[in-house]
Amino acid sequence: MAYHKENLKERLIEVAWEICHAESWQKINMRYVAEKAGVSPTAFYRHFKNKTDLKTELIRRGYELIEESRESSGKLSSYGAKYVRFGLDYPNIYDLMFGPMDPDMSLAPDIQMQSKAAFDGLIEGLKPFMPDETERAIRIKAINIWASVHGLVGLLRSGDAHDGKSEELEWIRNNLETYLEMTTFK
Amino acid sequence: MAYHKENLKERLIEVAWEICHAESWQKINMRYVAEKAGVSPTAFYRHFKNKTDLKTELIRRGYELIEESRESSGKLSSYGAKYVRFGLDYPNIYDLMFGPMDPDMSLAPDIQMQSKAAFDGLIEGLKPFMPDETERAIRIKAINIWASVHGLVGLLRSGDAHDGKSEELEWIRNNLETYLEMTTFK
DNA sequence: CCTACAATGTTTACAATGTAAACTTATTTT
DNA sequence: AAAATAAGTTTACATTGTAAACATTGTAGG
Repeated sequence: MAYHKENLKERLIEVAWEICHAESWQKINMRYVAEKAGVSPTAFYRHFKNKTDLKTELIRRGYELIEESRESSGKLSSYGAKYVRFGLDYPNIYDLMFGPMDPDMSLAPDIQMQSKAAFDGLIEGLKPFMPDETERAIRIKAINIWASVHGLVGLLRSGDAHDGKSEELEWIRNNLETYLEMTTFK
Repeated sequence: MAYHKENLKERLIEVAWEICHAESWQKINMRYVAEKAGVSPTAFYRHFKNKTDLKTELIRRGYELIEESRESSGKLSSYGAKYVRFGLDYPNIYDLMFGPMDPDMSLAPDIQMQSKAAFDGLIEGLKPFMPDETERAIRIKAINIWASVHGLVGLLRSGDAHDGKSEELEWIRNNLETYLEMTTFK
């Protein structure tokens, strides 16, 4: 199937990932991606419907990366910590995935499924810890965890800029699981 | 001082706010703003350094709006609920304020101050409820609250799209304070 | 008051970006 | 090998941010 360049589609995705990771998703633009991949600016359109389509693919990969790094270590707090670490290690990818989306991008169906799968995974993970609770109570707890974890990523990242390096944020960063056990997961 | 148009600067801000609120911050563009304000596309540049400058002003107003709607009702959970409601009532403004920023916009100093002031307000509000705790414990609690509240906004908004209308999210939306008391503020 | 200057708007122009269309070349199929 | 298809390139155009040059209106000092 491949010819001219071997698997240009894959290459374009890698290049876009690198740009996003190293700079920001706003810097992803066709000419830049094409140049880095060594093709003409519109070769891209043989493999993707449009730019949104490419970004969607990056989001997909982001989910895969999170999920694969999540061998269930048993402790729930370590699940949360993995998420936070992903947000800190791949901040620009994280923005692309969880930041306000382009209105156009909102609806890619398999991404919704990945997101739902991640959330469902959390709920399943919670059940053993809350054997006597109702389904609703568990789901509400899951929402709270999800919210806390994602909110924390935002704070850990923006807090420095806002407050200067707050000691507490620094401490939390270095003691993620302890912090989560003290608060959300207690 | 005013002439030609009375206070065009103010008008431009209002128009941009309306566009952002009704559509999205991505839709704010000079020609559109100018058209709605009834001026030429570049009149804008007599009043703002650039587009970022305009968006920064919208963020400023967003903070003002949140803070003014926050008469201290005593209960901490209602402070959190106010924030969440702002996020739900002004989702697009909220995105502009708390979403991943344009790299250029990150540093407007008085916005950092507003953000810090809001956070400090939370810490002060917490103190009476945690009289025996250390400063650090209080600050960590504040971080947790902040994270939970902002994360919740994201979930309440995106959850519908991802899961379909989850019953629990609907319940939380309608019982914000109860939810917050059950979880973060317990 | 009138005259220069400052403030505010407009016109024109250009660079960056997304993407469509037409054209070219490589691969595959018959 | 000829025809069909897939993958790339070139050209072209629309949208958007913004600079530069020009025009107009208000204002302040003579």
